[in-house]
Amino acid sequence: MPYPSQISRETVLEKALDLLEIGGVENLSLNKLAAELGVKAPSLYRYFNSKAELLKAINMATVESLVETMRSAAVGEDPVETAQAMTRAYREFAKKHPASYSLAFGTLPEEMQPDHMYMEALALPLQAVMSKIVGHEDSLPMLRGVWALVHGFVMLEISEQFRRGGSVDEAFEKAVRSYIHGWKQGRADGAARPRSHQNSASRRSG
Amino acid sequence: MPYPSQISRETVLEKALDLLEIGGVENLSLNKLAAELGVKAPSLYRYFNSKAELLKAINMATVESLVETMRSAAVGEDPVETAQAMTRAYREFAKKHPASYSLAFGTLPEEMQPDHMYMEALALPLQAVMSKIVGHEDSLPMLRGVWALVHGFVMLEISEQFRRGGSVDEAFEKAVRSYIHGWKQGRADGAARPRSHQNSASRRSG
DNA sequence: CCTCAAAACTAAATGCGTTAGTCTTATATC
DNA sequence: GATATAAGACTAACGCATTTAGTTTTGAGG
Repeated sequence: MPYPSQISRETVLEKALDLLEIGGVENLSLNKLAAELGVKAPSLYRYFNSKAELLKAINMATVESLVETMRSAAVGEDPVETAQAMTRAYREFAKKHPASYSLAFGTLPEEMQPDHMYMEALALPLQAVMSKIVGHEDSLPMLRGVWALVHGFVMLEISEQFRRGGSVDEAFEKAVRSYIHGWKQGRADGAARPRSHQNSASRRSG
Repeated sequence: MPYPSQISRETVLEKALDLLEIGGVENLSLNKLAAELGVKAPSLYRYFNSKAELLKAINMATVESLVETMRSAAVGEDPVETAQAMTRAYREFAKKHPASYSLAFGTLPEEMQPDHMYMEALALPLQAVMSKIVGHEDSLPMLRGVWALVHGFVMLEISEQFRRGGSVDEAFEKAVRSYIHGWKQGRADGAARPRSHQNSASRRSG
């Protein structure tokens, strides 16, 4: 090997994650990142073809970490308890790594999104637990709801939208519990509700 | 008035909203925006002190529109039906204006966030309905959960995370219904669950 | 010793937001 | 009608961003 390598794909990724969590995504520039690594910005292109590719790699690492976190939280006997433990672990992860979580799961251009497999790896363990609660048939829609609930909750928390006092922890616990119990009980209902189709006002705030 | 005014605060805002919905936030540059208005970029600074201020104005307009949309959807007698109608309207709005919704409610620097009043104006009508369902006492935590559920759902939809088939519309309807019913029923429980505190693994994916 | 190629570098293009200063012109006043 | 005022546009330029192209440094192998 010629020229003693100062950086590698891994060291770049690690330092990028550090900078990301410190200053948010808008403070993660290739200049700063390179400077932190004792190198100039163009050198990073030996390891990543673009900044987008770097961010995608970061996001995949984030999803992997989150999957691992949830996996290790899925230990209980009672599936309802297990589901709560997993969602709790999910929330703790997101609050511990707010910048990288927001980056990975926020709205971002297709090219920076983790591959589908990574997202499925995230979804499947939780869906398995849903399956135990409401059966295989309903497990997908139930998964979507619980994921939405947890994701929405932590996103609102991260952007500090819960400013009106009261225990946010308890609100989270109760929300998840209510959702699960509501679904279990609701399987008896069955009757489809009417869906409104046309909404008036062609332009906003008519 | 001297020099025939080519643009105004309002025309800038309207065109910015157009560009935002067409190309997403990363395609909304002051250069392009000015060019669309037949003007050069620095001229925009007569009407907004910074791009951040422009984006904040956009976001406040978005929240206002959403508030109005939900208000006009809150018409029913049964509070549960009303809550579903409001969340349905919320979701329809977000899907109709995905870029501006994501911008306003995604993770963004404090300075671009709508003022607190706007967010409260959004929350209060929905909380009033929650209040009718579970009482004033529980209305805040219940509101937080339903907002999280709806927000998370539409954010995941916008970033196309529901790719595995099945009716997403029905999943949404059922999720909201389950959450509300679960909360109503759950008010009898009362017993607090144990909360885990220490989670192992100091660094990610240990 | 000389060649090769990996891994860094410099230089520069393009585009971004932003600031400072300048020109243009509609209106109000004499 | 001439003139002063000031609003509303303009050009020029700075600093930083990502990215490309071409060059230099440096260790290892023949």
